[in-house]
Amino acid sequence: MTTPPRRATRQQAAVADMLGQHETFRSAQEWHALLRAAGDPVGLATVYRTLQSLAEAGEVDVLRTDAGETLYRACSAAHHHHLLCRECGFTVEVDGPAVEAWATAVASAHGFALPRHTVEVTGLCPRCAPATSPGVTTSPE
Amino acid sequence: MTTPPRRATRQQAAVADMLGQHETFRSAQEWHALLRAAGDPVGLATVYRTLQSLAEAGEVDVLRTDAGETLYRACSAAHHHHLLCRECGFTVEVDGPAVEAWATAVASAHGFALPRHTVEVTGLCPRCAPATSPGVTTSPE
DNA sequence: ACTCCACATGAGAATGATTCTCATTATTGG
DNA sequence: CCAATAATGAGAATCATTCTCATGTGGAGT
Ligand SMILES: [Zn+2]
Ligand SMILES: [Zn+2]
Ligand SMILES: [Zn+2]
Ligand SMILES: [Zn+2]
Repeated sequence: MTTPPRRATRQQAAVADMLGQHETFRSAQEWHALLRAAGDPVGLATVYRTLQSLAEAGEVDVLRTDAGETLYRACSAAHHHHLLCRECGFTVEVDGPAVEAWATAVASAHGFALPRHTVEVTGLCPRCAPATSPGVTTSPE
Repeated sequence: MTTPPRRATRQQAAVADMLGQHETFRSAQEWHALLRAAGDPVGLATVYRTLQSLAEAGEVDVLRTDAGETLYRACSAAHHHHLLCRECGFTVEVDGPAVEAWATAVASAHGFALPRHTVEVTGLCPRCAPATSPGVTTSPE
């Protein structure tokens, strides 16, 4: 139970700041590139380490793309799920009381203990969605 | 469109057979090991290739562990979700009409197009769950 | 303000799952 | 059976992430 001490460093602040300025999910490498571009460079290993501790502290949410990349985003502390744009990473936090109840019910109905769940919804956000003009697909999947 | 021709091979049959004999999610490497152990060896690259085509054909379901491994399992064709044991990989297929509706509603409420969703529930199956004796935690998290 | 030193950093090596390469083998139509 | 060509598999290559360890630094104590 000994929460290891943590020191305040310029690098950790830079990562936290950058996270706070975007509402999109980004990979560690992308955050690293953003920091470098912003003239506030942080070593890649440190970006990974910082994102991980923030994740453990519940200050960022983590998800994995189909391609296997891990994405991070500053999120509110309360339990919630995401509606994520597959094109640009723009994300909206959503809650789903019905889903929570369903997950718990399903688990206990089958005798599973310590249930946990993953729920993500993806799509194309209004900015990235193809124009509603019929037949004209701007960006085929 | 031109569906590329596909030849029947001993290796592909072996993989399909092995998949049919288990109701658990396993990684490509684990399926490979099982095949080798069963005296029906298949090259690792071929196991990967076969699992991928089966996945594209909708005959196996795919999911990624927190550790980043990709797991495969023979599944029914209809859309469904999983209740998965974190300990042994035992899996039950479940459906959730309420969840389907919720996902669609959430997406359109925010103007997201082409919605898609991921829903997985994990826990400890009856065989792997610690005895119900109060206070005695056999396997702390 | 100065020292000390445990923790933090970062460049580069290591890891490990997955994919790619390409020489060899095997399926299938004729 | 033969030829055409898809499939296989051993090993190399890829690539995100993690590890190593020499060096830097926050901050408590003085
Ligand atoms: Zn978008
Ligand atoms: Zn939830
Ligand atoms: Zn189990
Ligand atoms: Zn569904």
